[in-house]
Amino acid sequence: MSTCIDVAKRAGVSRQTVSRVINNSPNVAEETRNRVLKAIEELSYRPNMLARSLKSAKSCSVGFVICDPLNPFYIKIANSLQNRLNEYNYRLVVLFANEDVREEGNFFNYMYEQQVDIVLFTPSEYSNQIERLIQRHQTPVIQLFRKIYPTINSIKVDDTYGTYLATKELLKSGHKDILLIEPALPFETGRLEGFRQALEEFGVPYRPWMFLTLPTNGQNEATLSAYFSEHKPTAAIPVSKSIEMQLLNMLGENATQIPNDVSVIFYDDNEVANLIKVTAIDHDIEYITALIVEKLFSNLEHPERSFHSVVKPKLLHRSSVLKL
Amino acid sequence: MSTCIDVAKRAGVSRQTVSRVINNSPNVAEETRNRVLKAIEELSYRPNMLARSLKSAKSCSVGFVICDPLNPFYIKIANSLQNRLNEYNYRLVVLFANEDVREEGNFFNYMYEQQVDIVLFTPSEYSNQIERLIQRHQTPVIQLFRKIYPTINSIKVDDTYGTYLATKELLKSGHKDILLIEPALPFETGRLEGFRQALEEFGVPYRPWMFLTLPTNGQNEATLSAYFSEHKPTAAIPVSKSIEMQLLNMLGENATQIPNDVSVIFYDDNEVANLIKVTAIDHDIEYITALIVEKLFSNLEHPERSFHSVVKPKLLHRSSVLKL
DNA sequence: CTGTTAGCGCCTTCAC
DNA sequence: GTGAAGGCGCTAACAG
Repeated sequence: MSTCIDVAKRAGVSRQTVSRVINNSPNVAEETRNRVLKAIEELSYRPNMLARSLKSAKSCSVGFVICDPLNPFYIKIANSLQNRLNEYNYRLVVLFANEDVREEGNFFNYMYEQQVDIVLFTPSEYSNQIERLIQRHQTPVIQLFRKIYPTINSIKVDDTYGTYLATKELLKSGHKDILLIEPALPFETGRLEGFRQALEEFGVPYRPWMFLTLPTNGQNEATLSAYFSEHKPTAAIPVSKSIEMQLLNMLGENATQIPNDVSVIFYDDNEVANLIKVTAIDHDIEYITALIVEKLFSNLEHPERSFHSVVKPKLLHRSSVLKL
Repeated sequence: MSTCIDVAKRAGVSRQTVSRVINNSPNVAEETRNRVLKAIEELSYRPNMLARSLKSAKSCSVGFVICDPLNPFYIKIANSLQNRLNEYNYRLVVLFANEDVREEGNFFNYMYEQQVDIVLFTPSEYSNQIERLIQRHQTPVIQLFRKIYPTINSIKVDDTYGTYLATKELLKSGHKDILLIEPALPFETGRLEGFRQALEEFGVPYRPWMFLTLPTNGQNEATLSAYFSEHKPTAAIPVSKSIEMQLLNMLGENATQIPNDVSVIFYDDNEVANLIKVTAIDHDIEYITALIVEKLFSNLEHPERSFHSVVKPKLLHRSSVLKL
């Protein structure tokens, strides 16, 4: 790997001049600049970012810890975020935590070592170890989609409103026995709140069985099947890709038709929702990532200004039914 | 951010001793080591990896350029790879190229700047720009799942064999009019070869319409619908998540049942295949990533040894049919 | 406009 | 066992 000294020698200038050229400093004679550029080209020189970051104490990179890589929503966010950040010459470093706090902690340490300028993360659960870690370092941190740490800046989707929308849609169709199914995550999502709001608005009483939480890992088809037999809901709102798939599997095995027998609204639109034509709560990925980027840079400039942004989801209506 | 000097001062030693402690050098008195560890703890000191990598000229990081982030196969690979590499104290830097060669080139430059020790990538198409880029740098590169550059080390799945397996399965059920549908990518996958091999073995003549390629971006439901009307295949092997979904959408709109009207085998098992209970070609993620990690480290040690590994896929049999 | 000096945080080498 | 010197590749600050 050639260095700026190699380039300097070849172009017959000092390395400072090389530095000026690669940083587009205006104070370089056109002729000198061309000589340097030629040398750079010939040696296929690339500046060593480690050295540059070491010197400047900023790495122009953003860390992003994703709780669940198999949920395409987060991947779409990461992808769009990366595209946007690249335009600013910033890089996104993506890490998969798989809902494991210990892994999350390791990643934080890793990012501090790598001197990322700012950390985005979807916390998996509250951990005062991680909270202390964040407090002790002055690297800014933004929690995304889950507001678990009260003192840490956050950007999230209004899940209370999302569930409210979905529930209202089902109530409007005359359903009264609706089941909300969430993964059992160790924090409040606010979805139950929106669910109950909608019920109340329609004068439908809330009964405890209407809210079911399922273990995040493992197959819950049997549980679901028993639950449906017992409580006979006419509609369901499964939350998270994994639960959606398990619910469909179970309904399929029981030869139940959607929405003929059980109406379903997905919380998170995806290709399966599109395939079987079910209505879903939809998130505007591009709008969300634009907001994240905006907040991210303003946070770098003004670390003292705290924020807790909330984005409203939409209902994506689908009517027809697919029968396979 | 505290540095090794801060720790040294606090522990009353030289920074060299601090360095020895964080690198587990045996030549440190137990008492000194404890004093240093205490200072590290108190300052929540983390070594600056930029400085360390700059000095040692290795970053202990592996770059991974993913062609298609929305294909869960690649995400599963990335996730498993990251877990394995972390055990060796290596990091995986994931980049999403979205089948864009220009993006790919940018990422290569980025990785050279970041001094990653080795690059894994799923090339999107042949580009002599990228080939030259790779040749001019001495960072090892491994192409994954697509062997596009003949001279570059590769690890891939035997797609010829995979299609052979899938086709044979359909032929065994008596199908003679089988359609293989691939995304139109600018390189040979070898799938057609396996398809024809199987046909030949069963004495079924190959007809050109049996191989269809579709544009990678955009909806092809109309094309597919017209194609099915014209050629009336009784079975299909869609390749890639996107084509699978489009095919199902089309079949659903035409109220076709699988496998009653059209038998389908997915190339790549995923949750949708599981949901609608179709047979699929399955890849052993853990086996593949173990192989990648093994080859990766042996490549770092012996850059001169070239290799082209091939992993055999399996057929995952599913029998029942889901009717939604 | 260009070159020199000094230092970012760490580690290798060689003294003591 | 421990410390001092020097340098990895780059750039800010100051000379000229």
